[in-house]
Amino acid sequence: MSKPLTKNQILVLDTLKAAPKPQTAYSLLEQLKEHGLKAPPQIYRALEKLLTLGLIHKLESINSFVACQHSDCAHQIAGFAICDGCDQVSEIIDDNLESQIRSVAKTAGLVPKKSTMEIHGLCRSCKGSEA
Amino acid sequence: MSKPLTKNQILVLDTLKAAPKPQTAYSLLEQLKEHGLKAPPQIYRALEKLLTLGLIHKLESINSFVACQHSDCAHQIAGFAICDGCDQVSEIIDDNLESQIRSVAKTAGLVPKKSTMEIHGLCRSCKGSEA
DNA sequence: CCCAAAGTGTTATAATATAACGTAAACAGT
DNA sequence: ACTGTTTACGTTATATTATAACACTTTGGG
Repeated sequence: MSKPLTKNQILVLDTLKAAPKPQTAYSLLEQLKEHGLKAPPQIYRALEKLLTLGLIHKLESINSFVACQHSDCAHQIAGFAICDGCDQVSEIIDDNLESQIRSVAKTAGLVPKKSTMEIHGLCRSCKGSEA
Repeated sequence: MSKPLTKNQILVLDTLKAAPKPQTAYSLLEQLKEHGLKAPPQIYRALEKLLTLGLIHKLESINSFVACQHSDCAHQIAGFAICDGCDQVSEIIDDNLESQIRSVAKTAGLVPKKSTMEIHGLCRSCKGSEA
């Protein structure tokens, strides 16, 4: 019995799903002004909710948000490969990643709750077209 | 033959080394006002340089900076375990982490350049004293 | 029906980061 | 030493990202 998303949450989620690359809160706001949204908190609230639902992810290293690329990955642990050339992002689910995270956490004596892994570089296409 | 650090770079680095937990740029500025620093760019410039030298790390998920905990961090690849209770951070060098990152990057077809892994949770001490 | 929880719209402001300008110091090559 | 180049400096102003606070509305359970 999960509650349906609200209008603003749907607007934000749909915009992220349709976007070819990560969006900042303010770029979302810009796009959603035609739908009546006017102020940052409206965006940030929707984003926060979508994050807790696991429907989107925040890329901390670029202050941007992406729709989850896996239908229901609410609690999976993902890595993100970010191309600095074209901003394309791949969300990678790797079986070893979770155990890797547990290993690092254990070394530090930390009970892990939330984690991010973000890899920056150049995708094949951008690598090929370097100056 | 590495160039010596400049005055501002040393001030920022020393402050980070002495700090018990990650510092934001503005908290560094606050502390360094007594040494004559006055404006954000002075801090951000020093931070940027120290980052490229591998002497400090940025924790993207909390917009904060820490001194590298390993004498000569040629290790551009580290994992960070961050306690949300007391803000203590452990920098973990794990041999598997680099190969893990390469693996994720390869899956995405990305040539990796820079990466971050940040794990949030509670350290033993904070876990024990939960309400 | 009533209450509590969650969401809304709004204004204002906090926190983080960079642009742009002119000057000065460091340094390599002649 | 002189030049040009690179790097750093100090400064003012501004851009970008994110939240506080308030009053109101919607939602859904008991």
